[in-house]
Amino acid sequence: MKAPWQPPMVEIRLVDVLEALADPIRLTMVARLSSAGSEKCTDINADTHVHKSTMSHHYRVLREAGVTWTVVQGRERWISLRRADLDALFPGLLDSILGAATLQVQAPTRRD
Amino acid sequence: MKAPWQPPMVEIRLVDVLEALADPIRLTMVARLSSAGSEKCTDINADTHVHKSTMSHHYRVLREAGVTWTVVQGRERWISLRRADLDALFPGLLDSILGAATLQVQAPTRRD
DNA sequence: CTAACGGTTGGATGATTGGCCAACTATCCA
DNA sequence: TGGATAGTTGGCCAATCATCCAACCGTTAG
Repeated sequence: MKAPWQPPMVEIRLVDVLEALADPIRLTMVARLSSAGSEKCTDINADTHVHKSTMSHHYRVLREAGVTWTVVQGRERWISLRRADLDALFPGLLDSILGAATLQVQAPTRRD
Repeated sequence: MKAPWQPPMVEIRLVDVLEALADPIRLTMVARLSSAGSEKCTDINADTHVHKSTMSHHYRVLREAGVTWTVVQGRERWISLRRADLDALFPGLLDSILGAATLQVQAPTRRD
């Protein structure tokens, strides 16, 4: 099976990473992955009410930004954080974001 | 003069901060502010080719996300980073982002 | 071989964004 | 009082985004 495109470490851009993380759903996904280590799409999707194609879209955004790494195994996709790459490129970034994310309730995020 | 709206510390949301920083122009502004300490709009705008109303838009995004603090002084607006607030809420976040931002050339950010 | 499974893709839609321009507000100076 | 200065606001536009649905594709199980 053709592996989905994911950027080499050198091509990971800070702005893209930030943009990928600047979404409640994706931030939750990343927080989840950080404790789970690696999960397949169904599991990540399990707790949400979101359509699977929407989730697929979010998988892609994270993957193409260089935040996650996807491995195809049979008919499943295993997704994990690119911790080593991200830590090397942006030391402390992931830790501080994850720390803040778990601290801050994932409540309605928009001001009105 | 009526001060522009800026959120109290308690209302600052991680996702909004990330979203505010997930833009090349705004990221550059924040990097600049971090070394300058405090600047008025004209100075921040000085090096850019961007229309002043566009910059005004970016000032607002940063301000309403809680990233910057704006003080009106006469007919000028002095903008600074809300370092203390952000550091207290999201320890290490600003440092790691600024570190990464200055390291990474502000080159074209989009993959094609 | 065929059906079910896991996930992606394409299309449609409504909301949001970033950009510019012109007009406006508020302040200061002469 | 009448500019000039500093920045915001509203209108508009093109581009992007998140979401859903339906159709699809590759893999495994019966």
